Amino acid sequence: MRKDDFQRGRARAVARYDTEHKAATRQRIIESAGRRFKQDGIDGSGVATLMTDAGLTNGAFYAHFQSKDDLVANVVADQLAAQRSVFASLPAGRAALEEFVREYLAPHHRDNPGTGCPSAALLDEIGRCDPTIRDSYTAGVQSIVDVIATRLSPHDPSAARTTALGLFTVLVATMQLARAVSDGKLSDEILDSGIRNASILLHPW
Amino acid sequence: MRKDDFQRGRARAVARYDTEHKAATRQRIIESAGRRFKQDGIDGSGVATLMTDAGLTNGAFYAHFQSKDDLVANVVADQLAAQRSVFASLPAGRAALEEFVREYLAPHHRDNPGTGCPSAALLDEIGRCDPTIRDSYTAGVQSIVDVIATRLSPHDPSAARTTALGLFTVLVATMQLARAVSDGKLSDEILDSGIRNASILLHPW
DNA sequence: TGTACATCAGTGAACGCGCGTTCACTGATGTAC
DNA sequence: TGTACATCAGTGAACGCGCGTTCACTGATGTAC
Repeated sequence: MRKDDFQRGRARAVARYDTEHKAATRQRIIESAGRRFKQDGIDGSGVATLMTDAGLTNGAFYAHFQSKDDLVANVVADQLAAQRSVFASLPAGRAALEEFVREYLAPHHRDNPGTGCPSAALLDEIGRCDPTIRDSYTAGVQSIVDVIATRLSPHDPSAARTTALGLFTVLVATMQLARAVSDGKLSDEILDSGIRNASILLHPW
Repeated sequence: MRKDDFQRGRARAVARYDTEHKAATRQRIIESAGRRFKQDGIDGSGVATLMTDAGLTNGAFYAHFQSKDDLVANVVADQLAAQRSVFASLPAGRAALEEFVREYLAPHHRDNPGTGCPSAALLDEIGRCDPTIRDSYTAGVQSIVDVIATRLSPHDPSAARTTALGLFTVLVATMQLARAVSDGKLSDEILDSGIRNASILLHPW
């Protein structure tokens, strides 16, 4: 067989599996890893566990990601994009945000970090990650702050960025604190205080 | 006692077996581990590294602590007690707290987590720790919130707990966020926003 | 006074284990003929 | 049509390494005499 024929044969070769199959598996890994990271931490989640969560074995990991850090960067982007779309679907104005605050600072969210806010679960750990991961977080959080600011002040969102950041930080650290304390009564008090403080920041005038 | 005093005078030569020697070594491990944990995370700091930091070898660790978790609980208590004493030494009233806020939300603190606030560095990781560690954190943060509330409202501190918690959460998550983003300009904006939001919470009326 | 000795803080090698990563292999697939 | 085959997503064992922890040992010390 001549070299030309051989190469033409390879060039015409078509993917044997359904075109979307691999992309779907990759997305499944990203989503189950998101849950695991938020529950056990990034350092606390091994690649073998992440793959078992996705219904696969450890060896397949590197067919989808260059490294664990590559996965982490993708998970962070995916998690923040999902959170952004939650904010984006909220009606404009403070009332919808106040309702969001009550859902966010609820015991159900506190007790289920795996399905909850990525920043509440991982923010300080992200601060210690490699620049690529922090770039991914930076883009995601910028986008979320922009969306919140637009909900607050559709005609001058840049003026509302301080309030948006204030709301975001009160929510995140209140949830972290409510999870860190071992006293249930204190934890409930922290959640209630967070709701009141978020409300003050949303109605400063 | 007279002998101890004499020996402390030439500690390097003779210190090895004086009565306070082991307690001092233990305290040295707790303090250097505090710095290492805040810089690299709890999961990210191995026992061998912690002991090298303290000028010792790994084997000596278990003469001072039952386990790594035992050390972590002691570090958390030590870190929060130190932070409590900072708040306790502040003059009563909001002015001193506002000055504290400016120091806390400064680039120097952001860029030096090892010598900074334990909650900003470790809060979400503490939320995933064993109950003993979370008990230690709970006692420490209760104490700090009480002290802040007393600074805010010496005659009715319980009414000021919400404001104290609001201040604490804004500070902690603002610092975490400022450290997590990889864009220096955005990070500076986050710190400035935190100062304004803390100010709103301190002057709501 | 000098010396022998019990004490014990600290040493450093080793343990089993799980980590991130690599790689030779498997086996289900869609296409070619 | 049926079948041979190239493809490649996924398997599972193995790699070196660092983890938390254990333990036999060292050697400077204060005390006894």
